[in-house]
Amino acid sequence: MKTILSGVGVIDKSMLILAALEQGPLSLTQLVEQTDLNRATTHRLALALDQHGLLRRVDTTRFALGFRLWILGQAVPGAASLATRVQPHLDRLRDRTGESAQLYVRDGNERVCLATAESEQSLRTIVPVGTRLTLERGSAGAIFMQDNPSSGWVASVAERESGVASVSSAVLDQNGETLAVVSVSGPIERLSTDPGALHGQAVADIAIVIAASVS
Amino acid sequence: MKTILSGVGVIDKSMLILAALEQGPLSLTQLVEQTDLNRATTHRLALALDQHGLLRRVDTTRFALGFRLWILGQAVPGAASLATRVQPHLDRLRDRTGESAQLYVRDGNERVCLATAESEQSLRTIVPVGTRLTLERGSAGAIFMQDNPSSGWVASVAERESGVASVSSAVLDQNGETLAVVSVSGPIERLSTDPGALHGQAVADIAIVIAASVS
DNA sequence: GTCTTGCGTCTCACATTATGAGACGCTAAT
DNA sequence: ATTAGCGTCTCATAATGTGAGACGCAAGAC
Repeated sequence: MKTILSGVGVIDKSMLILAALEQGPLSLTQLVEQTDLNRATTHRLALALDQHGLLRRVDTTRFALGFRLWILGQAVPGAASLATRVQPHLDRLRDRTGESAQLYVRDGNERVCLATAESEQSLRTIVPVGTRLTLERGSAGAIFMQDNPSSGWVASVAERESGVASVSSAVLDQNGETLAVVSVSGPIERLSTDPGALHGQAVADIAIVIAASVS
Repeated sequence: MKTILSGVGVIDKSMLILAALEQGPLSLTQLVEQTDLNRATTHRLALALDQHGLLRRVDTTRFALGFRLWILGQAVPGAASLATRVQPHLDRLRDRTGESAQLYVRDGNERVCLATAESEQSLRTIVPVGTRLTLERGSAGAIFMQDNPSSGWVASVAERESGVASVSSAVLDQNGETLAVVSVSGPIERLSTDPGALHGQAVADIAIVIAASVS
């Protein structure tokens, strides 16, 4: 993930620390290595984050993400319920198209899979919940990069991964901004080099239904 | 919630902002009112948190917690799985005692309910998941306040709420520190003024089982 | 139509904080 | 006994974050 410079150095550094710990508990020295921050600074910020519950000490020498993040995460408007309410629609899209379907939200310069319905065919794309992908490739990335999103669709062929094609559509919020992106993906063998012709309308239809159901 | 002073002012202020937004989206002016921070400072920190995904703008004038918190929350070691693994044990404790059972984790100067099994009796205590309670009252709070926790139990009668009694026991991690607290609570009519005699052993037994199952 | 109020946003001089070099104590390895 | 590497802490200083106040905009009052 690219380093974000927000203009508030302490927040930038703190986020580096939290991001480093996403992979699992780390010692102070490992944190320093992964964040490239000064050791005293890392120590001081880690203690402060610990006091706020964003970090906690495990087995006396390592830091891990703290429960406060889980609690704040539960309070994010729509995050958990977005995943829950969207699931039946992704299931329906998977059934209608025969391909794997996913929902992505934007997270800085990446997109993250929030919910998924896997195709039952033996050859299929698998994108686990929590997977983070670039915005720079793939039809879902292209949707997030649009300045003025519409309720059309975008297709891509072999952009993110060779042999894979996908179609995506924006889930717009009430202000016409992209809240999430719904996608269908699978092998080029089935989706062809024109996946939009096959499934674009189905994806766009489901995106509108999802938008309505999460309002 | 008491204001925490960690020694890093920007982190302290940022956490005030995130905590204020836990209740739902707020305008800048509302944020300023609830955090008692300077408006320019609040604005600047809110923009920085937005860039990191911890906040997001909703309907052009309000801030809300951002998806990055949900994602980081999913990465907290054990948080979601703690709730999941603990559930059958809370159900068993509820069945064995006939009273509502809860699991709490510490969050700064409060405790938060992570999982619950409600009694089926018509008179029962209800503590929804996510509920935040003080450490200063109740048997679970007393456990969190202990300096050197053991695998005994603590009972309280009409401390947090009149008419309610409870028994709690610490779930200890491998370092002998309190990872969580398991509790049983209900009306004094059933639990008597000596709830520990009735259910203390059952709660302590389950706490040990839970500790083993989340290692 | 004009004026006022309150909002979000931005600037920048300055006060205050955060930084990080280096010291310290501890433990494990040699 | 010595060395290396860890976590922790201090404090002089540099750099950042603060916040008063200006600005533009929109809505409400008159």
